[in-house]
Amino acid sequence: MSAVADVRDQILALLAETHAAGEVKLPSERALASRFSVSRSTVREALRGLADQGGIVANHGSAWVVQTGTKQLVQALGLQLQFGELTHDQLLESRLVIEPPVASLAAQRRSVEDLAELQRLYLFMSEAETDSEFLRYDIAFHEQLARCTGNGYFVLAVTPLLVTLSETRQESLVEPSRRPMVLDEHRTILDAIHARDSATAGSAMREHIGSFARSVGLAIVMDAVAPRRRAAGGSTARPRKAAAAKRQPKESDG
Amino acid sequence: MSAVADVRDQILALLAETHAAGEVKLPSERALASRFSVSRSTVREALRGLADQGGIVANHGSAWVVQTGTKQLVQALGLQLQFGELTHDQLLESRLVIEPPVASLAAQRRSVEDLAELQRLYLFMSEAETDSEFLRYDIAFHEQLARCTGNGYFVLAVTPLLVTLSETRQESLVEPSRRPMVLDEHRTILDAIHARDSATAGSAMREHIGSFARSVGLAIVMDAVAPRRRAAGGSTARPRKAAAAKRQPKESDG
DNA sequence: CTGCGATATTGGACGGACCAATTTTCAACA
DNA sequence: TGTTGAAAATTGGTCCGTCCAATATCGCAG
Repeated sequence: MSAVADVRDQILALLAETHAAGEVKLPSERALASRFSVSRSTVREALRGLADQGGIVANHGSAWVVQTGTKQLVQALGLQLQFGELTHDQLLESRLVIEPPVASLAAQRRSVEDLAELQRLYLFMSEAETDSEFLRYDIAFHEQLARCTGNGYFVLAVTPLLVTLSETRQESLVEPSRRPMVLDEHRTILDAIHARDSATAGSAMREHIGSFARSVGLAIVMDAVAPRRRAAGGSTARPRKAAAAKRQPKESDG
Repeated sequence: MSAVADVRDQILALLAETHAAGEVKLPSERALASRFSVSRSTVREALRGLADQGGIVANHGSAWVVQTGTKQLVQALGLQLQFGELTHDQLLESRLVIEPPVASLAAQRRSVEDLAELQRLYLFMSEAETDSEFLRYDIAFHEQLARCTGNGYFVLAVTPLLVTLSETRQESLVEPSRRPMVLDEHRTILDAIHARDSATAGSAMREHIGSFARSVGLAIVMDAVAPRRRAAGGSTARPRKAAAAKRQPKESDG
């Protein structure tokens, strides 16, 4: 194993101990280098790696401290999105799978503070002057919705999708009629969240994403991703209309 | 902004261009250092950061190349789980949201090769001698299922969940009765995929995850994440029984 | 005891050096 | 002419020492 990877694991192990003991500060880079018998450069690279994985953060003049955050993780996902072979259709399909149930959960679990933040973002959105400002609050709204679930993974899973799709979304907002429509759809979702109506929240989100898909001309098979309860009996196939999107051969995974 | 973060972004931008042009190799560290007017150390830290975010990989003697993969992403998520705010319950809940629709899509879109791979993994699983071997093929089965959708993002979103939960799963497999049960559940899913029965595939996956949740004693509100179709009309509230899971106050995000 | 300045510590960045793995070059050879 | 294989150039991996800037700590004056 390479030295930096080795040091990375050792730091990780050290971190596991100290963090369990309530300590969040790491020894200095020089101390770590001495302890692991490597150069400070190597230690720094290992720390940088950990930092960009979202586990620790540097404080100039002070020490590295444990501070988990989703930003780097979202960035990492964004990297995959950028260099992977994902199309906008696929990203949108992913949203269609994840966001409706997220909206449902949000309706059930949102705190009053969550709701207030959601309303605040809706207000800002309605008062936005520029398209980019509108878009920013739009993304923030969806992100906050994920936060309402109390499950950080949904924020993690949804945010990169929103951000990566944002260019496309900006184009979609060029249509003058689109903006009030988006606002109206968000209003419907917001009301459902307010009423803790999880079913309506889910279906409203579904329609919202579908509406967006149509406006940007993406071909999403809406029905494909919303399985009804199993039809009683039917043990054999029910092929539907053979949507079967295009498939690339086989991608290997590093 | 710090120099390394700055360089990181510039490399990212450079990567966006070259990668779009079909190039996967980066200029040498020395060339990058010269181009950006920084030291090689700085470039290396930036590269290390990108590498640990999963976008590029180093080849000793050759150049850094773009190579997307889920490994680092899994590692990063593990960090969040270890030090951060993600619990096993939340990860499992995330699986409950994502995997059933993924199974449904897989049933619709799987190619014959996909199916063959799925069957192969099932076979290996049934013949596994050790628990860890069984577990490995179990994870591979779920991962392949995501691959069947043809949407890479599902692989991205599901794999870290599977791997991170794997320790817990290994514990769950200690129960002697659990293994044939898992095998049986996978069989049901596999049959549905084979028959292109998307509805059954989804519900079978749902039950599979629920079964797992029970076996490890995780409290998942199964009903919470499966919104039915909206009851016609109802514009006002339908509060349900106010599930409202526990929420922590407000987490700040680094 | 308090406030503030000097000092020590820490992360940030630099540049050079050497090694090891790989690629490229090119001359000797068939 | 085409091939092979050794030498040279290139590239990442690691180490060292140096300087700077931000922060923390200490100690003295009030």
